[in-house]
Amino acid sequence: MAGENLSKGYQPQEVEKRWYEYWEEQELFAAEEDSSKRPFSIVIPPPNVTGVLHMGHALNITLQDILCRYRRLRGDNVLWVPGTDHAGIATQNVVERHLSAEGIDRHQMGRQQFVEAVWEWRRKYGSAIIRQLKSLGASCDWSRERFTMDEGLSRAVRKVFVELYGQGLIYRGSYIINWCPRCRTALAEIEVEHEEHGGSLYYIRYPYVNGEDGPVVATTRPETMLGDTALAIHPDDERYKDISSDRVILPLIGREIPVIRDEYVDMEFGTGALKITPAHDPNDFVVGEKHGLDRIKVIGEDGVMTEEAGDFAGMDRFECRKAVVAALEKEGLLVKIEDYSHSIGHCYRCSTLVEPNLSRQWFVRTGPLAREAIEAVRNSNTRIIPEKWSNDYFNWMENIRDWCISRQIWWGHQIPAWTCESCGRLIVSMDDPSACPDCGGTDLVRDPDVLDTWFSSALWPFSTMGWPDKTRLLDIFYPTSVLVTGFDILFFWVARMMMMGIHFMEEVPFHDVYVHALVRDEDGKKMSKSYGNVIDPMDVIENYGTDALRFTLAAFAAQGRDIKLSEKRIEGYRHFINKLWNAARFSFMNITGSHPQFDHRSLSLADRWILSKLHRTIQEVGQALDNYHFNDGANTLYRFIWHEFCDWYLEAAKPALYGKADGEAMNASRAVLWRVLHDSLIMLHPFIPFVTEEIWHKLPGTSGSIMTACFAGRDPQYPEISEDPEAEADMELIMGVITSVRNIRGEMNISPSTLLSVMVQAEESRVRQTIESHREMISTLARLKDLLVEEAGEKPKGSATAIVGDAVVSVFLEGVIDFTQEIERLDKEIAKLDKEMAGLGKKLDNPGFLEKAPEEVVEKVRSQYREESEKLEKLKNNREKIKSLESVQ
RNA sequence: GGGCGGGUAGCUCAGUUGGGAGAGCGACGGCCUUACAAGCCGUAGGUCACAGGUUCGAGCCCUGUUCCGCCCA
Repeated sequence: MAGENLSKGYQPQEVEKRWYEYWEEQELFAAEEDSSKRPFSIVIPPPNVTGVLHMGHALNITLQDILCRYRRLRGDNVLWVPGTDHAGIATQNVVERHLSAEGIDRHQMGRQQFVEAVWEWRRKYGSAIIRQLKSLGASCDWSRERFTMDEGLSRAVRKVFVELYGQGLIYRGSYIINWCPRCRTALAEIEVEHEEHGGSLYYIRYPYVNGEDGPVVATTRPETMLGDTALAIHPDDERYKDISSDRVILPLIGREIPVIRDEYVDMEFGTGALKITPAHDPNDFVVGEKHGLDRIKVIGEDGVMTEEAGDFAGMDRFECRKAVVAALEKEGLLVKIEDYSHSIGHCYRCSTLVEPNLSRQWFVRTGPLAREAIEAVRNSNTRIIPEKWSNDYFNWMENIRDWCISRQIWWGHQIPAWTCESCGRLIVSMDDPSACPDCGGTDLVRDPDVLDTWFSSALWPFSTMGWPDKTRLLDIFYPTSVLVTGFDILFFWVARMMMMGIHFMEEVPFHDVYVHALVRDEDGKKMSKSYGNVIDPMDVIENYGTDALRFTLAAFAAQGRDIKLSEKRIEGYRHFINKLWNAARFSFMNITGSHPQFDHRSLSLADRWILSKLHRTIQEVGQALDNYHFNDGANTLYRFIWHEFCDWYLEAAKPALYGKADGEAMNASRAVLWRVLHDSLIMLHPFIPFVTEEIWHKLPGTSGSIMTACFAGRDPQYPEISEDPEAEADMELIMGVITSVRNIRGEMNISPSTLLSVMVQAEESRVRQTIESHREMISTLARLKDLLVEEAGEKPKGSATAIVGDAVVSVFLEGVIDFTQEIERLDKEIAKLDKEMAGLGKKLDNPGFLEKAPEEVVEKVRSQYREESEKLEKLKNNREKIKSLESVQ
């Protein structure tokens, strides 16, 4: 019984959905809680619940899925935990926008109702990204899907907050923080993106109290001067050595402020005099604290000037800047304006200009946590791959600042802190308190702020496994095996998971962190909606199939290099999927239903050769995946399937398969064909799960899902295979002869339909024998009508020749040969050889090389030189012969 | 300003302890050869950014220059 017939081209759309449903039904993604298998675990970087899938996700998910599927084939107990995070600011923004389209303001509806509306929104749209992950083929254990706002994770968040507070690692304080006037919330340091902007540098004179001209300061934000509480100069600055007063008048406000001396001031910048605004600049804040200066807040939380701004109160911050400049000019205190380019902070969620602002917030004291997190990477408890990212990690961790974790929004984990209105006591507790433990007062007011989303995602590796409960899952799967993520959240997320994991679990959250590249467009630009260069993975999947997308991403996922993606590339790899499909189609036409296993004794050269190559491929792919060299794995498979299996083996096996040899040879080839296809499908499955599952089910002799197979070469029920250097060498000789004939055919413009006569002459009898016993293969693949094998001797007349090792291959071209053309062809070959030999000869003439280079290197060069000079001699002889014939003609 | 990464064929990129410059795509030429024209066969194309150095030998190691990208201040 022959295998099932396949359609001529692969149609992914129909196949993919079917198999994904099948996998889910068969519960093939489920981790086992009771198993003796080696555990392998990954937690997904949770995408935002508001998000839609982009190429970054596609790459991230593909790589994780490759690892998980590979590990299952290797027999591991795999847990891949999926889920989403609540993305506080982003989600609140989305829902707010949605509501305002209906004319509703969140303040009108109130906190409780708004939060309910967000939950409603999540119920409605929150599963979109999950569906998209599934269409990528993600083999997550969906029965364990988590959400950072679900009940269990919320409990984990609360416990962590309460414990850190109890340990003095969380505190509340008034500090300068980054404020987004649009989101109306504080942002952590790393939530601010800096961007270079063209702006102006304003030079403003501050008169002395005695009425004399005072120092001139340079600033890029003149509106903040309204909140100045000092003017600073460097103590060594000669220019200000003999100033007439140490007090100046703040222009426009008229406040008297001191001139202070501090080494913080950069004498080189501007005029060397610096205005100090402790409430609106982080550096000034530090200087102000040191000198005991007032903090006057002139910009409010809505970005509008406060009462402290005097005449400018109520103005928008940008309007105010213009007004201040105009007013200064009017008073003659604006000395000059220069163009000045500097970097300005923007909110990472809405791109609004952030305003450094004085504010009372909650912070995590990161110092002690960071120390342990640094240590864990230093002593390789956690490896960061590629290693270069370790430097960034250390750098950031060593200069870490306290982490502002409070956000002035409604969507998120509300901070479990209450203030007693009677005695002012601050209560932080696991359970909502009903009375003040100090005074017994019951008028307790809860802090309205919520926690930074990253605070909850920092707990992800253990909170998703049931912490704070002691669970089987944590026992088996924590620490996780590897975290796969983009470098853009190395600090946001990875660093914080390290700190929290070590602190609360007393073990690192992951053994390996694999940091992958960014997916860019074909010009290397970051994909962005506003730029319009986004490639939507869902479109790609629809047009080319998931497998094509996945294989492309894997093939380009070289460590440490960004991926430049274009549709053309994906199209190229779709061709590969189709090639595999057709190889399978061909195989099924020739494999019998009984699929016998082969016996090593009855194998042909081509059979032995492809099995040897298969063995190498298995080794290489396994090694590549063990070391996160996804591109190597993908490219090795590509080359093996296309250029070894399809281009050579299938073609070479055709005569045997078509029954042109004996029955034993046919059976052997059928068995080898089955085996190579079988093992290849398993190796390819992690990369391209859908098409491999589809073919697997049509391959005779398989049962169930390919996901339950055993990684190639490891299944004891099939004959063992190994490297076969002899077969590889012999096959190379045969392939060389075939290629040389094809070359002559191509160069001489002889149609493939013309069958040729060829003579091979060789000195070594072994070479003659090898060629003799594979005349069928050579004749078929080189399209010959005659093949003569002889001892070395005179080259036949009227022929074109090529040299393959010891063998001289002559193609009879009586009557057809174009002498000029053949001489040109030989000249080209000779020139190539001359060049190569010149290089080798130079080495051999160099006494230093002969003395100092290792013996085997010298010997290699010598034998090479010998071979090439023999070849050159033969070519030259041929050329002379042709030349003499030509002159006779 | 500080740090990191990169510059290899027309394009995108491999190149694993220093030992004969590779692949894919594209280009060109030839093929409807009974799995695949989403294919088959063949060919061309490179001062490995530049300048020095170490070495018998450098795409690879060192120094400097230059250009591009990213991160941090």
